[in-house]
Amino acid sequence: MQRELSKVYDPKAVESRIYEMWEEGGYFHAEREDGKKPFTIVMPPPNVTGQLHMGHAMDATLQDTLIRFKRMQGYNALWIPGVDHAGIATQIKVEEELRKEGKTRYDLGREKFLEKVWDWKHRYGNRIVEQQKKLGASCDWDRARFTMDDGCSKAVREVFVSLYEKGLIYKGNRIINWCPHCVTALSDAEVEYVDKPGHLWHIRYPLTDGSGEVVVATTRPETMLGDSGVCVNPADERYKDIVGKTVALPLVNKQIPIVADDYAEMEFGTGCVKMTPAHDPNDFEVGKRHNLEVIRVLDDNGRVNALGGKYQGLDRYEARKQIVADLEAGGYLVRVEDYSHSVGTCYRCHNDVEPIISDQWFVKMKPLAEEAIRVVKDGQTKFVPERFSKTYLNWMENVRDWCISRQLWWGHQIPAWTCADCGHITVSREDACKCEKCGSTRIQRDPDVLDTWFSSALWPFETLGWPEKTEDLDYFYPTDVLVTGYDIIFFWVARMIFSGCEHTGKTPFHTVLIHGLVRDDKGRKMSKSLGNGIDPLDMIDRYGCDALRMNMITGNSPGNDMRFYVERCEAMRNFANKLWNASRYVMMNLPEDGENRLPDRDKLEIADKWVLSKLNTLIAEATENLEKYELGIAVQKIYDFIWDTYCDWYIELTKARLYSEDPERKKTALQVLVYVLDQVLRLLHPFMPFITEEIWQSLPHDGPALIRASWPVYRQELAFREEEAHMESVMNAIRAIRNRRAEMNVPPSKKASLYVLTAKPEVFREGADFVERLAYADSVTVLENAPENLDGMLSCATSDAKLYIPMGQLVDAAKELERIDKELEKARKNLASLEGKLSNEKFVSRAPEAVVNAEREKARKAQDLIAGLEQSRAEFQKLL
RNA sequence: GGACGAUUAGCUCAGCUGGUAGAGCAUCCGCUUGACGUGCGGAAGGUCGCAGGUUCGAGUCCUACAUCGUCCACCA
Repeated sequence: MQRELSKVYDPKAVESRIYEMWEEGGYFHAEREDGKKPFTIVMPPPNVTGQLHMGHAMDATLQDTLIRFKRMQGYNALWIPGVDHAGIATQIKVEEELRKEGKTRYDLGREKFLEKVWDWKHRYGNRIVEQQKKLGASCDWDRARFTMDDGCSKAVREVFVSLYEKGLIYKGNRIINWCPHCVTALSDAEVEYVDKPGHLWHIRYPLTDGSGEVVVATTRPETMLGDSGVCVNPADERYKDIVGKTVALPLVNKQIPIVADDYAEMEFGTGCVKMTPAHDPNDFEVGKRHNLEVIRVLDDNGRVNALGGKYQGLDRYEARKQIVADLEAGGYLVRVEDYSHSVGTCYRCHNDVEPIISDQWFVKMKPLAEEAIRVVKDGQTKFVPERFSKTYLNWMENVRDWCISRQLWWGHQIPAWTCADCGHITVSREDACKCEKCGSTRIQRDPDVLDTWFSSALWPFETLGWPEKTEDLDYFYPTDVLVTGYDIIFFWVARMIFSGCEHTGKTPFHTVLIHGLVRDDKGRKMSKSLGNGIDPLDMIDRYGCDALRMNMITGNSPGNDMRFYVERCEAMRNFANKLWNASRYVMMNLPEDGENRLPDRDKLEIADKWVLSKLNTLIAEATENLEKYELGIAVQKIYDFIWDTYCDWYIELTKARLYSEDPERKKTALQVLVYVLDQVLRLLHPFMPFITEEIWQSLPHDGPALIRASWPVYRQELAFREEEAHMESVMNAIRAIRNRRAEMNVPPSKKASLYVLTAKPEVFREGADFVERLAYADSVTVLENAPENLDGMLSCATSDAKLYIPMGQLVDAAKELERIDKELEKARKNLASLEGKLSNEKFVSRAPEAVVNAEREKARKAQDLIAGLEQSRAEFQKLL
């Protein structure tokens, strides 16, 4: 920063240079260091296919702020970055590329296709990393990981095999969620339920003995092709006699039994339910109890299969239309009513998922959930805000087995080999070449891959070397804080916790800091389809990274959504500029051999003590807020201190000395200016890393970079309570005068004399220069007695001073009197309420002493103010 | 059906362990005050969703309700 620097801060000229400096200095890198406490954060790995969005910006800003804070506090701070292979998302992306060449993945075959994906990964996988750097992220890039690198693959293999050996992974035919568009199974968490308008079709199923019929209702008539029964409630009098009989399934020409099961609710519809065990989880359960046939009628693409007779090959919705038409033609359709119900959709492609029976791999969750519940209940892992632990526990306590196999090619292939001879499945840490049971070499590896979240669940420890017993793992694990949005608590946080507990014996982090969604200015979710997304990089380009980061943190509290206002970026850009110019002011006056050292105590003047004392309070409070993850509150206080306390007051208070000819006083002021600026840059650095580093580099400083400088600490010897109060008295007087002058429309250029009547004459004599400069006085006289003649005087009062300004014709005594009366009324009301409180015996006896004393002090000040006003009133009265 | 969140100045939101309300933006008035007009000084604007309760004292704690929103479960 040069003295002749521009009046406007230009982030573009600073950010990339500073970031390079940090990288070259190795300041992001952390190594084990005995005796130094580690502080570790693992970054939620963005998808390789990802484009930086506001969610990432929020995530990264919070984490970077925390890690920079801890680094400055002296922790060995490690922030591990990485990228997720994102199974479905990435595969879809590459398949789309292929489609442009008119090819599918099947044209290439598995091996060639995977080569292509790796290619793609190598080409674009770094884009998101480069974008994160633009956010100022101080991650240890040397430790960057990919969920499909060798280490992670090894970890995944180990986890799969060990869970299998413990009986916690099994393969079986269950009803799972199937996405016919992505052509894969999904876990429960990957299904989003959406209320959609539909119909309830009432269909007549005739009894085969000709004695009548039952009417069933369904929202998915096409599934009737797979019906293998009708269910009624055993207590239902209406159907007592037909239980055990059979009905003729229309269109299919087949007899199916009527069974009695509690599952059928008598009140709903006709009380008869058609049973499709292959396409409905409840029906599947009922079917198991009553030995109903399981007939799967949809293929992997959601088309009717060979068991669907004449409907074979029709898409599920096409088949629905056709079947309804045929039922109607055959006289089977009783009626159709509008019916809105929730439909499961795929969280990736948003097409309807089908519940389908399928042979898949599952993780048995109940035993794993136990410990994951305990660590949260015991407080070993805490959610911030606390309420999310309830969300978590509720999910964990009701969790169902996790379907982990995906019918994709891109991902960790399941390490299981099926023997063609004996059917045994060999699950192995090493690639198997023969059946472990019969020794046959005719084995084939399971073609499926694992759910992407299966590998991200291991992220906190696989990135530190697990399953090896590395020193890094020993030192940096368990990690400290995990930062993420509430939308992935189930997908990721929950799974990391039970995985950590199971495989490392430790919960992976002690705190989960949850943030909300960044919405658009109308409160809508930002999305590609709405086109309402705001590009973080665009904001950085226009307002600077620091401004964007501040936008993410100010006025926002953990766990709550926030609306993104470009105006807020602008405001924060202005703040950056303010700080820039304040620094320019300090710099312009800096002697060449300047150093950052506080002057001797006896040289400090009242304003210096005031600002140092205020700074001390700020340090204590902001640190405490940060420790409690109250980032928004902390930054607000720092912001206010810089703008209000430092710029608007302290800098103004130093001007007289800075422009004076007294080198001693000038030096003292400058030293304090530099000291406070340095401290405040440190406090602000975690939030606005670029501008603070840039300025700090130009100030006299110790050490190579602010990023590695120490966090300010409270210094008892710099707490000046008395001087602080005295300075505030003078400031209150200045404010009161400014206020009066503004009311009277007196321009600053019109200076006036000022007379002060006060019980603290020495304070106002010391502060006379300030009053002159900041309250536009050409002279300040501290009076012994009230002025005799108030003709043409403006007056105003604070709790410890009465102020008189001769303003000649501008002043109308009658109006002055009127104004004093108004103020008196206000002051008396205030006093009355205070006295009411103080005369309440219960208040005095029960409220804490400090509170009572504070009220007494307020009352005393109110009395002083009233006395002053009354006196003025009497004096003005004389003029009339 | 269950859980949770929100309801505070015109707008968007802060407000930690209870002590008579704050910011940013917007509005109004004034200002070429030697760092900054991306600025300075000043003003106006709120019975903190509604009704009870606890307490000396409630935006803050408890109960019920209303409106909006989110998540989970169920849905023939």
